Amino acid sequence: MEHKNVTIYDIAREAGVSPATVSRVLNSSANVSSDKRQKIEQLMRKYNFNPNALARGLTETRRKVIGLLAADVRNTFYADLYVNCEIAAAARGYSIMLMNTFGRLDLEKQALTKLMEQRVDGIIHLGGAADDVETDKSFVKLLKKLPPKMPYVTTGKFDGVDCYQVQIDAAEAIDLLMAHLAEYGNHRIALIGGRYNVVSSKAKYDQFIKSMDRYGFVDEEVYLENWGTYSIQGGEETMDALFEKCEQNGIPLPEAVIAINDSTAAGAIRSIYQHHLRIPQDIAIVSYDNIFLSEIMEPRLTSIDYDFAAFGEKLVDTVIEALDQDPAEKKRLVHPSLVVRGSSLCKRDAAS
Amino acid sequence: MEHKNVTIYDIAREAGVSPATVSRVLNSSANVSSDKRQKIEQLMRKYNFNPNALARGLTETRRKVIGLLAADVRNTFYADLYVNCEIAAAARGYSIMLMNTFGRLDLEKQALTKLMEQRVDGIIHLGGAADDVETDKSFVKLLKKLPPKMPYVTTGKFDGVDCYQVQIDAAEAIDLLMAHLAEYGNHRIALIGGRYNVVSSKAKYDQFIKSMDRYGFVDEEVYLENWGTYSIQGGEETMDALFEKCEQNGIPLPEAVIAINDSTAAGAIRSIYQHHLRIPQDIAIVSYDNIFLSEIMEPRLTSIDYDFAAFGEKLVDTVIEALDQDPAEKKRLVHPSLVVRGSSLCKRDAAS
DNA sequence: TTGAAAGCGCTAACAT
DNA sequence: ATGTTAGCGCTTTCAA
Repeated sequence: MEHKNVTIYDIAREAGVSPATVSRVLNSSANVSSDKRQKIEQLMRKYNFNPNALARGLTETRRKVIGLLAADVRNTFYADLYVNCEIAAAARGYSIMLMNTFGRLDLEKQALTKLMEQRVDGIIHLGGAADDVETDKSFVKLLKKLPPKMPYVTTGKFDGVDCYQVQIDAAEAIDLLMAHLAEYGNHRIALIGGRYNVVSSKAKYDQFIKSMDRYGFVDEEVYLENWGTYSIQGGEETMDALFEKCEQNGIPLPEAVIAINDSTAAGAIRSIYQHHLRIPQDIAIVSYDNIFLSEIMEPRLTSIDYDFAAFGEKLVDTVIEALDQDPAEKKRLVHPSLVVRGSSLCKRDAAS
Repeated sequence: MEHKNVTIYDIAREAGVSPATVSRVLNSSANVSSDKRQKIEQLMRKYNFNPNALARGLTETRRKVIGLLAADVRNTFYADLYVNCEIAAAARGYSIMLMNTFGRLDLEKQALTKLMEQRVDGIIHLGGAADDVETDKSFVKLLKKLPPKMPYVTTGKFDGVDCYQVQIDAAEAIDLLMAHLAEYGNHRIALIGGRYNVVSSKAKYDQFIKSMDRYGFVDEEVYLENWGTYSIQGGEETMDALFEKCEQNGIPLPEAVIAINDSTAAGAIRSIYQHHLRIPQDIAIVSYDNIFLSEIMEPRLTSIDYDFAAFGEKLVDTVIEALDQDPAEKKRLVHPSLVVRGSSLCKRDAAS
């Protein structure tokens, strides 16, 4: 025996009113005499009426749902961002529909198509294709087919597509790190980890080189070109390689290392210890992201923090504002801050 | 100027066929002559036709969407489970609609209501109210209102509600740990961390006590009652308290400690080092969950692993089977395995 | 304040 | 193989 959901027609019939009146009560969209209202509300409770969101979405132009494309929420960076987007969305009466893409282009396209079929109001895209320094052509083609009124917001970029951007201020982050390292007397600084074809990593390297120049620090190429990955394992390997390069070229080791993220820093720490050096006395280390790893390592990590709550709010607000009062600003920046911990706290002699 | 989505009517008109025929090629639900099919497919491409999932969901009985209630995906345990549910669901043609509840009962109710409004086919509930040893009455009341045909699956339990359960085999997990510790000659073993009002933790303590009994190990009460939390911080405090209790009661320290999860173990390790003891030589430590923390700690942690892929599959399969071929088994177990690492590798003398 | 009626976009009998 | 038609459950003019 099939279970049938109660509809506004059922309620209307028993209350002796029209379905329209029930709808009005449901949405508080117009005045309804209080006796009818009460009767209707009582019946809704009695029959445990549960409005069909699909039917509503079919008529309403605004679904109050934002689609979110994220590479993989098992990565704490995306998990944090997702959760804070959800919190921000909920506070504004919206829901988030999340799709994991595992950084695979085919799954990203598929997920994007699904979100369109769901008629979400807007889309936030984190990681994956949004990270590519060279935007994939086929993805752009798909993006161009989006309804013009559906705002698309990303933490990366899409060449040739009209979309909104919310990005971490890479220049400000490097400034924070460099000022801190300079204050402690470091002159030989290396940046390690990350892939050159990822927008945010590229931005860090670019800003780093500019900054080294401005401070007049030692700009050995060995310090400036240490691309790698984003994993602990990768961090260890990249740091090992840096040791090797310094030795081979007879260049002194850096006094400080900036890791592209905390995992890379964790790997680098292993490598440094295996080379029988101390942190921060022999080499200071700082990194980006300030995930909980930075609290766990020995010594604890000095790291760039993002204020994910604000980050999530900006992403969601960009979507909603674009919807309500376009045109919103095309690009917004998230301000980073520096959390100083043990891994960088060692004064260098001026003579060094 | 408003953007209108193209519908099957638009396609039908231009192709000179009826909407039904367009629907047929859309769903491959019936034979359509190949010339019409081709014409229709071509027009769909030309106009970038994107079927409205809401309209489809309104008529179809099966939405192919499973709702997932999870406490917080920033917790790697839930993130892992969620992602693996999504992978399993996708492989079976389903999607997951995720809602975070932050372990708050009000949000859980709200999320549950939303999922019902979305007319999801079934619901998986992780953590939160499902973890309560004493199921919350008001939540049960809400659960009872679910359509009888909507399967409800949980990793915990709900007293007085007809639902499916997929749980880790607590007895098997304890067996694995105890056999391992026994093999290395440990006799004095303590269990630490976790809250007594959480189903899975309670199960671990119960099984632990039974097992201690069976092995004839030293069952000082001090070893058996060390409730705490699930955080690193909490692990440190609980372990500190255990040291204190042993000293006050003149009871020897345990040779091995089982932590309720890896975070608790991480905290306990800090505490042990602060008491100037060695791991595993003075105290061995093992734990549950095998999240990446267990790879990072020094020494690396021996930990119970769950095979999240299989776990996710079981959860999803339970929903789908209940839908397709009820009644499915009401309760399924997930088999844990043991990953042995440095934290427990030290033979005790028989004399100890 | 309330009701009648026309959609929203699609599916699924039922005819042909 | 294809078209006609009646919904699915709700919102929203337009009248009254």
